[in-house]
Amino acid sequence: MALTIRDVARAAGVSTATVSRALRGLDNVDPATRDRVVRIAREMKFSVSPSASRLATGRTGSIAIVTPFLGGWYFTELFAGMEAALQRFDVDLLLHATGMPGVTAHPLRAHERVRRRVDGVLVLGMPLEMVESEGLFELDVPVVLLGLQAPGVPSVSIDDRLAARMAVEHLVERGHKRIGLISGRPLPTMFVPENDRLAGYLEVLVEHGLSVDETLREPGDFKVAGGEQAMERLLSLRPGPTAVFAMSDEMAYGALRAMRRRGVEPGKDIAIIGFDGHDLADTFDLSTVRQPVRDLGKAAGELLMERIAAGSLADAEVAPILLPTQLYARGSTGC
Amino acid sequence: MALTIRDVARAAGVSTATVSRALRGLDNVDPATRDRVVRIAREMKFSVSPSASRLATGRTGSIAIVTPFLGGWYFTELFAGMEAALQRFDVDLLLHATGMPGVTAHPLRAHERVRRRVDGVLVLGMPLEMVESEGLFELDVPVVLLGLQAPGVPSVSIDDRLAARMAVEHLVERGHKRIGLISGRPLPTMFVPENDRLAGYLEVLVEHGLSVDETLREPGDFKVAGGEQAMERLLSLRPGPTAVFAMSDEMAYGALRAMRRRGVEPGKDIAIIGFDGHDLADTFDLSTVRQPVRDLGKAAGELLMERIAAGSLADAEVAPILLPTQLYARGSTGC
DNA sequence: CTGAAAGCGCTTACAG
DNA sequence: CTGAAAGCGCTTACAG
Repeated sequence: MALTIRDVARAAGVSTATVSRALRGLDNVDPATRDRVVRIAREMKFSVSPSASRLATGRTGSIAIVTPFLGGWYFTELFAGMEAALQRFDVDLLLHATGMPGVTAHPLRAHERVRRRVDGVLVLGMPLEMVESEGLFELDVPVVLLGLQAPGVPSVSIDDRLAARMAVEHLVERGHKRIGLISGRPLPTMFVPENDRLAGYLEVLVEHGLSVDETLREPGDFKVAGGEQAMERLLSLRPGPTAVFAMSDEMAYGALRAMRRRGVEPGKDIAIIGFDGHDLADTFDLSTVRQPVRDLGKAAGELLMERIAAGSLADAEVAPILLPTQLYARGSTGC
Repeated sequence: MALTIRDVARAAGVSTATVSRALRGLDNVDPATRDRVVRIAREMKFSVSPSASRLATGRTGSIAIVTPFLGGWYFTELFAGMEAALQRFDVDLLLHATGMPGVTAHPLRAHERVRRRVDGVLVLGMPLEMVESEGLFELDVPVVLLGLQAPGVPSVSIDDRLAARMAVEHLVERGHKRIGLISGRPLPTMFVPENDRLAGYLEVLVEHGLSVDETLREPGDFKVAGGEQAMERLLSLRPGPTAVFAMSDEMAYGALRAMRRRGVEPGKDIAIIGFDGHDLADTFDLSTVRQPVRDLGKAAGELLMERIAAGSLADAEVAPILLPTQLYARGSTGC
């Protein structure tokens, strides 16, 4: 049915070995021959069989993204960045959603799903325990962590502790002393970034001699509705917070809504700052700490391809890559 | 390095043919033999080489999603639905973003990228012209369209014309006579769904004897900021609209914001209805027409697998699959 | 610079 | 129910 390299070889009057070399642009081919073969192949609309070439070389030409959460703004941005990085490598990008342990886990472990199918794995937003339980380290291919660091594993992330500090320090500078927190899951959690953000929050409070009050911390599940409910609980406290740090912009949107409904004016009655640099933050005049999500994706994609190219060499030096975050002060903190 | 089927055959004292059959659960194997082979393979942690098996069978075990837009709520929902549908088929899911023609097109046509790598293609939100220019119909594999219909091509979508009618009829029922429109791109566009929604909008106006006023139509680029600007232009009209239909919820959020800033109360001074059934619509008390995006993804995934299984048979009957939409009346239209 | 030939690891008629 | 053997379509030492 489909043409093979033999058809091209016959048409060009050369061996299949020469066609193979010519088509891949290897340099041990006479330029004239190469050009002719390439031209003929194109005329015949020949294209190589990936399966055959993969079997012959032992490389899959694919990488996988493995992640518990598929959707949302964060994933989308990340993905766009990865696409940009991967474009020039001509690798297939496999997507595998694991689901959350205990919630909607995938029937197969990621290990089973990607084994022998990929040359490397990008692990997104997964706690280390999960990376292990999904068997990702048992794969004999490079793994790059995205969104958190772990000793000895290549990773691309932000410094969550530092980023949280930026947010809370901003609130302290605006004169606040009772600063509430809307987290994702209830703390502490298996997710490192959230714990790190909590650590940053606590550090700043302590450094400024502010009292640490556990009742001022509410989980919001990283959703708008969750943020709204969390803020409602905070608003009903006596005394309540005068400022709130939400661990995501989307939760902050919910919080803004809860405030408005109670007639509490953001940035005036109560200050609120989000986290992410989500598209709508500007629209809602929400202060936030921006993380360069797209760049994270790009850097992770590049790092993974680098590790794949390096093979088993250079396994020693794996300095984590940390990308900078940035404070955006807006109306919601009175700016 | 990695184990082959020969290793398993040797260990089990059978031929590679029997191992191959046993591992795939074919029925022409003695149950006792099968169980033993399977057990031994598991003990050895053997797993089949996809490349070899693909080369031998001629099937790739992969499908591609090809789409101009990667991100956002719509894509995410769709993807979740597709994952659900595809889970039981054990196919690899390749992602290919084409970029928009004339904006950020991909250097390679989708045709080049997925050729010989997939057994089928899911085309998401692409105008037919683009499907053609990307060479997707030249692929010798089944193609399923997601988000629009085309004669003779299997597809899964909503009835955009009808859905738009729901929105506009709701506004008419609430007594509105000057109804504005916030579209995505300037109309008419190469994107069928938008044109269909425009058609539905116009139909309702005409049926109710309302005047059709082109100045009441503004593009908003399917973004919050675009919706905001579009609404600002509409608000400065004299006489302006008393109600507005936005072709996406996200544009409607922007519109809400423009209204609030001008002191125009949604649902009271001016009614507004969105489109999508986005997560936040409820939070913002936005009326909308919900489309079942996740179900669209699921249905499309299933349809594609069905077409692949059918092979070149049954090419005749390709009834488009249409999923229902639903009106949600909320405060933004005075409900 | 080029080709003949072996090999990558499976699957599948075919024969028994 | 089982096996020997050919074949899937490439790539890659090896020899020249």
